[in-house]
Amino acid sequence: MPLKIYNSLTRTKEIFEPLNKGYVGMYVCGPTVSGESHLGHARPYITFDVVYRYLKHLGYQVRYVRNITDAGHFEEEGRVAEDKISTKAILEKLEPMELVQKYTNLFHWAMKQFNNIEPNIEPTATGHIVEQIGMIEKIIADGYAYVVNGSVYFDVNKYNEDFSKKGLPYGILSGRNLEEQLDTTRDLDNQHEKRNKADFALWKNAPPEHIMRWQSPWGEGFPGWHIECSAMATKYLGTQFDIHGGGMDLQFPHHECEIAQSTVCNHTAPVRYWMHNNMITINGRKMGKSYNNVIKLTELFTGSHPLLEKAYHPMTIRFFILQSHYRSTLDFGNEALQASEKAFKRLWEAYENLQKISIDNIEAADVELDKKINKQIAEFTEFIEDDFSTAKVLANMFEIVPVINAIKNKQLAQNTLSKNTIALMQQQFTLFIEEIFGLKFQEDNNEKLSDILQLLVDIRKEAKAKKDFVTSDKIRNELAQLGVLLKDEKDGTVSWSFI
RNA sequence: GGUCCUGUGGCCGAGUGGCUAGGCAGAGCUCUGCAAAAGCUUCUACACCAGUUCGAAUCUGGUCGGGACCUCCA
Repeated sequence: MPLKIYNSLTRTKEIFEPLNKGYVGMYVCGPTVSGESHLGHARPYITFDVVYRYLKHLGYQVRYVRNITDAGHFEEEGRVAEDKISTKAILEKLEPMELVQKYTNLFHWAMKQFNNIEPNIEPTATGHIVEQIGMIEKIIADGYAYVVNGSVYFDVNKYNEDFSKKGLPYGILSGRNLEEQLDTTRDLDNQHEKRNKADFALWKNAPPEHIMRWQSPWGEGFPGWHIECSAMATKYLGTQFDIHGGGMDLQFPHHECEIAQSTVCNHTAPVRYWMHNNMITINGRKMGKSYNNVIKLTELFTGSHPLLEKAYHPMTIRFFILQSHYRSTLDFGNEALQASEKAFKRLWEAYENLQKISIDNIEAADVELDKKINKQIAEFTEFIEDDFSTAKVLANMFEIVPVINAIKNKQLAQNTLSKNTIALMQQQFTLFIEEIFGLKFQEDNNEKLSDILQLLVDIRKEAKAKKDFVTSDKIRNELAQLGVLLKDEKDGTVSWSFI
């Protein structure tokens, strides 16, 4: 069964074949560290973490590159041409790089909370000014960019004319054509610098008050946003690489510009498979600064936001995201998150129960059920290979959960399933839940706490034996108040979990 | 205005022609000192109208609604 990926470029699901056998190059647009990450940002990084994990599981040697945009882009291109990062830095009375460091650290912390594996290379825009300048020089030399007042602009019209003949028109990714755009692009002041409204900045002349600035052949300035990804992707993944990921909102103009720049520079279209995740919405509206509806990750984890009924654990968010398809919008809501929280807990407990099942029977007592479960397990792979349908894998898992619990609680005969089936379940659940989905249930595994709880459980047991239900209920109820749930198992033992 | 996506039961959300998606919530039952947990059973659905078809949530056309991008954006 080959892996199929929906390619935004062709708008079809394609069988994934890497450029070089056994190796995969993957680039994902990282955060702009001028502020705190919010819930919306969680989506691409979790989505592509699963992609990365799965490719590695398939045995590929993957180089995963995810940039940090620390040079800022324009607030309003052509009008004020201010660097977003330095503007805010003045307000906060911080050095620009201090601000960048602060939010980079916070971002890394959040990624860790989500159990995302770090990329292999995490290049910064400011660390690759030289490469960006080099790329811009090449584009100018080839005649696809021009210099005006210390700024450099990409000549979209010329590019479109020449490369349309080669089947690479400007707009190929986002499915729009240049002529229509020219009519609809908004009027900007400072427009006279550009030959064409659709042209975009490769390098921007820095006004005196601009703090972040670098020397260049065109004077002091700073790079345009789009060029950083092209420069860093080329440097670390080559002139052509396998997968480029990012949010759908980056498709135009960011990714479109990347294609144009890289194609001019490297004489080849840069990316084989473009993958775009959809947005997280709140009341049906995209979460974003401009809509003033963001829930920061720190607020989410602590519950400190008016829209939140409670704090949500990072794993709840991860599970919530995996329960939908990455190309669909996902609507935030307390009810939805609490559903995910409970569902994940239930799945995890069943998973733990599964690992404890130990049986010897070669033959399944219930052949039909045994067969059905084998089919559902086989579908895990089928679904994930179908453009990463994590939601369907989880649905299948939940079909199997009752069977696991029933065997564990002896509501089903111990020999219901065959030894091989149980072994396969144990192996595949571990593979998908932990390795591919990157889920883990974080409990306070404090030994002292466990001993104390065990003591309370023992006291309660003695009280129950004496039919002193007042005492036994007191222990159970008050522990519940403290967030510890006691469960009387069928075999007489008592287990607990943290709510 | 242009390009594109979307409308599924109380909530979230799979699903592209015929098969129970799944989770949470609700109802009933079993187990239990009681409860919880667990298991079993169960209710609520495909925006609207027309068409194609033996058959449509799924395809086509239209109507209405929501959204994204066209400007920084995950």
